[in-house]
Amino acid sequence: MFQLDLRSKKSIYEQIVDGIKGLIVSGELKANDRLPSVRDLSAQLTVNPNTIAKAFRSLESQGWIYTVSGRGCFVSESMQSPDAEQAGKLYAELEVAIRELLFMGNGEDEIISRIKEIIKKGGASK
Amino acid sequence: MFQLDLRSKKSIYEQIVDGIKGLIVSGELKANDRLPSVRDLSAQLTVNPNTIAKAFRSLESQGWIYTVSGRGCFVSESMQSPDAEQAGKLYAELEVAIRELLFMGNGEDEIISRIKEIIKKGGASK
Amino acid sequence: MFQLDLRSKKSIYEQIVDGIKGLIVSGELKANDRLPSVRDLSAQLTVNPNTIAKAFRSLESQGWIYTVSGRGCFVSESMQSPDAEQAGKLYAELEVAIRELLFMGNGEDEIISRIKEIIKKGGASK
Amino acid sequence: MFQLDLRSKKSIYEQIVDGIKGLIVSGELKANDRLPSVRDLSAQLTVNPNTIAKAFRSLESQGWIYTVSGRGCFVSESMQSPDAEQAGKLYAELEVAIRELLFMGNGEDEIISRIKEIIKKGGASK
DNA sequence: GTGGTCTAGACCACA
DNA sequence: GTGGTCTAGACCACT
Repeated sequence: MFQLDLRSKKSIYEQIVDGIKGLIVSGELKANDRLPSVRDLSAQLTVNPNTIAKAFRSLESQGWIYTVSGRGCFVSESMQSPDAEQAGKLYAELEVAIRELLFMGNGEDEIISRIKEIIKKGGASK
Repeated sequence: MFQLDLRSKKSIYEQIVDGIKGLIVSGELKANDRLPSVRDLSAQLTVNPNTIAKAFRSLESQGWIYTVSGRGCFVSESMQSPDAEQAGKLYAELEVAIRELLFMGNGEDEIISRIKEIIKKGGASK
Repeated sequence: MFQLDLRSKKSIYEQIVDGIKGLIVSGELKANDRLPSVRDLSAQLTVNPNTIAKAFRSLESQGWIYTVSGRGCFVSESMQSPDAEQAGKLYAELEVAIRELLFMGNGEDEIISRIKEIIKKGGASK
Repeated sequence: MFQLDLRSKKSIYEQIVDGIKGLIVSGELKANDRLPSVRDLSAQLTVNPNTIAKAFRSLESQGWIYTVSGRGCFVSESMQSPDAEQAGKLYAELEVAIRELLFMGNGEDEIISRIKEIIKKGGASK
């Protein structure tokens, strides 16, 4: 599924959140697919069930998944609300990273071409 | 200079690190400029001096600034090494953020146009 | 009839309880009307019969319906007892919700006008 | 501060959430007031610190409080965003409660007059 | 079987 | 001192 890096600065539950977002965004998990159960993921990643549950709650509150109690957690159809605030944060992140790349001497053209590649890949995997 | 957000999830010292990186990247601080002293910044931001010192240590270890003991901290000429690894991380960040924006329903064209804006702004302020 | 929301935090049986209360309160189900059988509702809502039965038991214990064994469940003539205690709870709920609306910046006039609308709708559908 | 009811159907952390909302809404806790620390409340209510922390996180994600790490939790100036969705939920709650009151035989006029009282009280405590 | 809640007790980073 | 994270293990309601 995805790997945890126990030495990372990111907390475990955040790695799980980002990992699952990645699976959704890349299309490996599709809308209404069922996520592995808390207990299963817990065993698979050798992480405490509470930690998994925390990650799931975080994903739910951000609108990525929904919970049907007694049945499991499922991938949302798409982000429930376009959420301009969240998009703003992402654009801010982009800005910081791009400026840093520019400062490090990366050419504008190279950056743009790599970004276009990313966008194409993203489109293809849908 | 830059704003601190005490409520942010980012720790204060990280915000200072990123803030100073921002000043350098945007050209407000140029190579070999002297940074404000720990004491001054501490007073200006109303933050504990230890926190400032920690931020400076972090910037130094990442190669953004260098310390001349007894004189202060100065902006490095440029990133000491082209550091392909760091660039790779930044591109990876870009990829994650862009894919997330796409998944949230943002149009490819809008993303690219906003990125071009960012790049233009970065170039102009140098 | 009414909609179930599997994703809701409310449990299914509570949604059914509230849904049926709604039908009674709005006048769609009148005193001594027969409720659909557990089996029918179960099929209609694609929900486990035990869940329906649990909802019916809950409604009966609150005095909204009565059971004639072998014949089915029927809507009570009216709430069996004026039940000042229950009314008190409802007023307390109202108070909490209204104060929260006020705190969120909703105007007093808007709140009152919306409440008057609710009351009118309730009266009209009877 | 407020009382917990261990026999209540509401979970402990929800009671804490609602209790603190109540203190804020009634004006006992004002904007930028500091909440008791997790550990203090934990001792005061004889509840596990994790449970308090969960309540605080919930309040934060709903915009009622903000956290300054290392310093404590503080009351937000007012709801950060008017959040139409949340208001809609509250109006729906109002509707359910009012319809039930009507059905129980409470007069329209009495309901409205009691609601106006509530609103007046709410205004006075600000 | 599922997720949700709660306790007890530990360690960490930040200020 | 603060909140944040994590583990271990328990019980509960719902399906």
